[in-house]
Amino acid sequence: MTARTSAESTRDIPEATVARLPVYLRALTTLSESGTITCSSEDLAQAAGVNSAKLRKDLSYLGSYGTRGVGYDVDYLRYQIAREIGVTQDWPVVIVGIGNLGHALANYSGFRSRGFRVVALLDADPTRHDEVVAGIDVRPFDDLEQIVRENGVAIGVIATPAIAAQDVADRMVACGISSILNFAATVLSVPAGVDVRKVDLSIELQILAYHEQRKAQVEPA
Amino acid sequence: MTARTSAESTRDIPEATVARLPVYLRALTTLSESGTITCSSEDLAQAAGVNSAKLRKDLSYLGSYGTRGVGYDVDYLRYQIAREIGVTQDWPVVIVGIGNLGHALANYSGFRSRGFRVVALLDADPTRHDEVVAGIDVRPFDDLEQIVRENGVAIGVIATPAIAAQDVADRMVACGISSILNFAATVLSVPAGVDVRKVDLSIELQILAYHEQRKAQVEPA
DNA sequence: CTCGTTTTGTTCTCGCGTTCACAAACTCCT
DNA sequence: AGGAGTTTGTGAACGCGAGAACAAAACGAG
Ligand SMILES: NC(=O)c1ccc[n+]([C@@H]2O[C@H](COP(=O)([O-])OP(=O)(O)OC[C@H]3O[C@@H](n4cnc5c(N)ncnc54)[C@H](O)[C@@H]3O)[C@@H](O)[C@H]2O)c1
Ligand SMILES: NC(=O)c1ccc[n+]([C@@H]2O[C@H](COP(=O)([O-])OP(=O)(O)OC[C@H]3O[C@@H](n4cnc5c(N)ncnc54)[C@H](O)[C@@H]3O)[C@@H](O)[C@H]2O)c1
Repeated sequence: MTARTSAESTRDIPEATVARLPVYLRALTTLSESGTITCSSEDLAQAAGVNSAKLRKDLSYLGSYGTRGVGYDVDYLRYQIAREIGVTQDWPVVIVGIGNLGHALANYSGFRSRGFRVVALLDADPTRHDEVVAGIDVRPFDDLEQIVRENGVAIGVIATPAIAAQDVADRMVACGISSILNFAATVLSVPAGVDVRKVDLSIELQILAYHEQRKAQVEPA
Repeated sequence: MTARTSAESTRDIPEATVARLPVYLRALTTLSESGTITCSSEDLAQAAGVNSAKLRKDLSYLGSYGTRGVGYDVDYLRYQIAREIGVTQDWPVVIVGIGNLGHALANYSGFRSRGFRVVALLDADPTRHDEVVAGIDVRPFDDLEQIVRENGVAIGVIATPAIAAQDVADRMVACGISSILNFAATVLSVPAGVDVRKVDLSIELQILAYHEQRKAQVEPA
């Protein structure tokens, strides 16, 4: 994808590791809340559901934050991972499409507690503009540019029907949004430099169905 | 061709390919609805957002369903992929935890159109048991076993708070459910033979934040 | 101070997934 | 029928990630 040609001091962390860091962060938060001061790689690996060798290797990309013979200081490591991911300050986020799913997302408390702040809810349907969801009032989609500008929004969430998703994405990119989380069941095309991640319930279920079908084929023999 | 010898009828498809088959299926459905009869691997790859070589290799694990010099018959290939995934018939599904997210999932029309049928909505909170969501009435969580038995349910969806998720998973497994889609932000531990997939909004956002942070570091130089 | 114990950080190897490149196979036109 | 053009299916090269294994480092006991 985006080739980072610059001879930068910033070490590049493997994508597979980046995807696991949030899991470690969550496990460390749970440990911290239960009063744990230090933990071994074995403990943390179990809490995160991964192999301990893999955990240590992942952490080694960040630096040497453990103590041999002792383990990791839970709060210290938690801060280091949060800093590496970039969630020590809140990221402003807009959600577009306040239907069934958009309502659930707006009401989701995990946003705020994990480094994100919903600054606006947008919908194209004028009949929704009266509504207030989770203390935030739903505004016209055309307010997007102004909101993005005023709040320095870099991350957008799309929860519209699939047919509208590409248009919404185009508008977001035009406003300067460079990271998109897409819940619509469609492939988005965006210019280089814009990251898109998708969440697709149907795909997950179909993967489960595939494996379920295989189990059923072998079992009754 | 590969005659289905009963001993080794099931070729094993790489996990990475399995994860992409639903994307191809969706792209083929879109093509079919737009009246397209045949398509090349290039066309389909573009619609699915992947490399055409990868697409052809993925399809080659299923068999030889294309015609050289011509391409693929859209409806024929669509049926073959659906059959391989196992979504030519509907899978019964139960959803546990009918809060914000559970409501959205119950109202999601993509379930039925993609090979799944919600047979029950379950919640532990008695005040929810009066409710009817998307034509299905919310029932007590303790009805789980009966519902699973009567409907032959193999797939369960967890949309409860994280603290309850492991208990719900244990109960599901005890009833005979062997595939779980987990929306709660926690690591589930299940016996071998049970598949778990997770959908975690916070993780996706944090991955975006990581890359966003890196962009911001390079840009202003 | 030295030795044994614990646990990290890293090296090495292996397997999987991605991509390239091309022969094989099919259609169409003359 | 034969040749030109098109597109599939796959062998081979390559790079990345997973996991095992171990040396290096810290700590405590005596
Ligand atoms: N509901 C779920 O559980 C679920 C699960 C997985 C995926 N999805 C996907 O998420 C998306 C939303 O699902 P939903 O159930 O909330 O649908 P919905 O129809 O309830 O809500 C869609 C909302 O988007 C708004 N909208 C339409 N076009 C718009 C535009 N151009 N700009 C701004 N807003 C616009 C509509 O006014 C509506 O409020 C769909 O693509 C769906 O496939 C939903
Ligand atoms: N809302 C979102 O957009 C969103 C996004 C990502 C993840 N999640 C996660 O999904 C889960 C549900 O989120 P929500 O916003 O719908 O929460 P919610 O509190 O609105 O709903 C949870 C429901 O689960 C029920 N419940 C609790 N314990 C139960 C048990 N033991 N058995 C059966 N039912 C039980 C509750 O009665 C409630 O109705 C949470 O774990 C949350 O972190 C939600």
